[in-house]
Amino acid sequence: MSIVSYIKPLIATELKKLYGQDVSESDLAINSTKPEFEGDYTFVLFSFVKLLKKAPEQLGREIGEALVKANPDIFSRYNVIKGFLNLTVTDSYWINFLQHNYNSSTFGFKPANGQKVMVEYSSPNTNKPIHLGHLRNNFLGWSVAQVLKQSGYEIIKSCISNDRGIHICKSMLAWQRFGNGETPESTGIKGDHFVGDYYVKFNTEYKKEIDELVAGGMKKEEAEKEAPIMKATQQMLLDWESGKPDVIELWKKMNGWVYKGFDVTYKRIGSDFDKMYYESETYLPGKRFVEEGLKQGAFFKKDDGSTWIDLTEEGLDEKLVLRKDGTSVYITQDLGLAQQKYEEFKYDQSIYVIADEQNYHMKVLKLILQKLGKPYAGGIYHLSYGMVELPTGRMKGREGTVVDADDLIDEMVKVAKNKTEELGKVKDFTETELVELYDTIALGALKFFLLRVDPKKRMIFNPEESIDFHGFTGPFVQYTHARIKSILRKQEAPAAAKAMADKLAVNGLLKLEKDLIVSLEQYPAILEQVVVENNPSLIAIYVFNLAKSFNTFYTEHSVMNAESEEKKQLRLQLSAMTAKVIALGMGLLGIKVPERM
RNA sequence: GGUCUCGUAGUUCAAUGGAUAGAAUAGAAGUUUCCUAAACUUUUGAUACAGGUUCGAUUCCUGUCGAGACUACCA
Repeated sequence: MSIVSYIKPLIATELKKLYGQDVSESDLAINSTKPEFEGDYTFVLFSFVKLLKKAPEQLGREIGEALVKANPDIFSRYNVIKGFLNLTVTDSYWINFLQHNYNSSTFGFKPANGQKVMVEYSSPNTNKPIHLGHLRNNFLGWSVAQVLKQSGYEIIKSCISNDRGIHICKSMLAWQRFGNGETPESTGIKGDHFVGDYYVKFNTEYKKEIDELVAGGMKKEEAEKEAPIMKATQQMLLDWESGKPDVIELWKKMNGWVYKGFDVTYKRIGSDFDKMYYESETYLPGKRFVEEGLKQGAFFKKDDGSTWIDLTEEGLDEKLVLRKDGTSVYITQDLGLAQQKYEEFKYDQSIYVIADEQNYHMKVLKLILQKLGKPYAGGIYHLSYGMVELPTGRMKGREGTVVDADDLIDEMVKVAKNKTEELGKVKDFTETELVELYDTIALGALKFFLLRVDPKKRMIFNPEESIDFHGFTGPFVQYTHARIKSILRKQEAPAAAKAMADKLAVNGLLKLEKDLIVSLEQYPAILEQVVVENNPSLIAIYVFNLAKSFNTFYTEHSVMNAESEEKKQLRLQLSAMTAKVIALGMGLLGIKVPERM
């Protein structure tokens, strides 16, 4: 149990004893004491000043006095400044905490709670390669799932592959017309990039045709509809839906190329899934779902044959769920998929990691399911994240400003390699070890960069900043870990450490030592907050501050040449636990930490 | 037009209604006979604007200005 949740009932007890006041723990504001004041934790008194009709200073003194008296093993002293009661926790408490946890590899883990959570993330389209925006999604989804897993939830990671539709047909048609039988194998181009190139090719040809039609006097909107290549693509979609063998064969072949390419990237960035869904398999159940809802009276048909749901009561419009020709729209397959997921996994919660441009869509999805009285509707949660933008603005495919994931990672690896060679600290590494290290650093930098920002907020990706390995970055934290490991390798006999450290004088903690322990102690509480907010950026911020705290300690105090053997052992424990927590925290972000770098 | 989100140092990000608004980076000045200087120390610099609620507002409310997303029988 964290110290804060330990302190709260103690304060509640004193309030009851002193003033006969019942308070719930959620009404107690406990903060870390600001560094410029003496103390570890601060109880904010203002809300009780009015309630108890006492001056803040007096109130603080009375409560502080009583707390220290009743819990001498927890609190060593207190002070009151204005309406703030600053409490100092005893060194023995902190040392005791360190002794019990420094060697634990499950620090911050929680036992199973019986809840099942589905996390859908990544969700690519099979007409183009993974880009920067997908990376934020992938890192975020994976991390949230991992934190939940360590917090006692049973996790099913899922991915819906958007593998059908007009956009897929575009690259198919372009390849059919301009591909000359080329393949990823024959050209040596990674499958997803290969297909993506034909998607681009389609758009240039399409634009060419539109320009020609406009030059011939046609209006632009009309030209967009009338362009022969677009007509042919629409025909291809119809052929696909009717199962025309050669179209299906082409579709399978090209999607196969894409998946092969995705596999490489997913493996590299560490994305994995327990369950794959394919839109080509979920769009039909979606239609059946709507037909059933129609029978129940939740949906209605308009004269033209299209099917709708009325959400005006909920403050929204009427929403189309089936076209007049009976084909499904975007929301249709999501309805079917939600049902399918629930039937298969009976989840308690279903998290959708999807960009915030789809807030409206997800709101509608949940509303419809609620309106239909689906038992799983309440468990649907849209983890809405902000889009990644470049300093020049939003990424636009048409303008070629999309940052490709594979290219970006390659670039990061190059920078990691150059920097590492420049510093020359790992000259004895084998080629395999070096390749692994460059990958660890490159992906560490990239993941940290994308995860350090609050997911809800849109963020700007500055390529120059992202390759900086100083300051608030993944490599900074990795470096701190490597440094600690270097100390620990010098340790003679770890087994002897505990006995020696036990002998430490109770009040033997120096400020920087204590700062580190206090920081370490907060880790489990941070994780709880991450679960509540679905916000892994808290881990990035935490782990960075922890590393900074260690670096400050490290420059000021020697571990191996400590003033006494006891101090040395204590600092070894402190170092070991810091390395452990850094590794655990970074692990939750999907980032590896090297032994040396 | 309607709905929603966002405006914090030059830049990128923090701050359950709490103390003198934190970091990083960029700028300035320092620290290697000593465990990895991808480090550490010092320093310059910000709440878009105007009201309101409150003991206390970056945070809550209203308005103005600015940015973005959504509002498709596209996905």
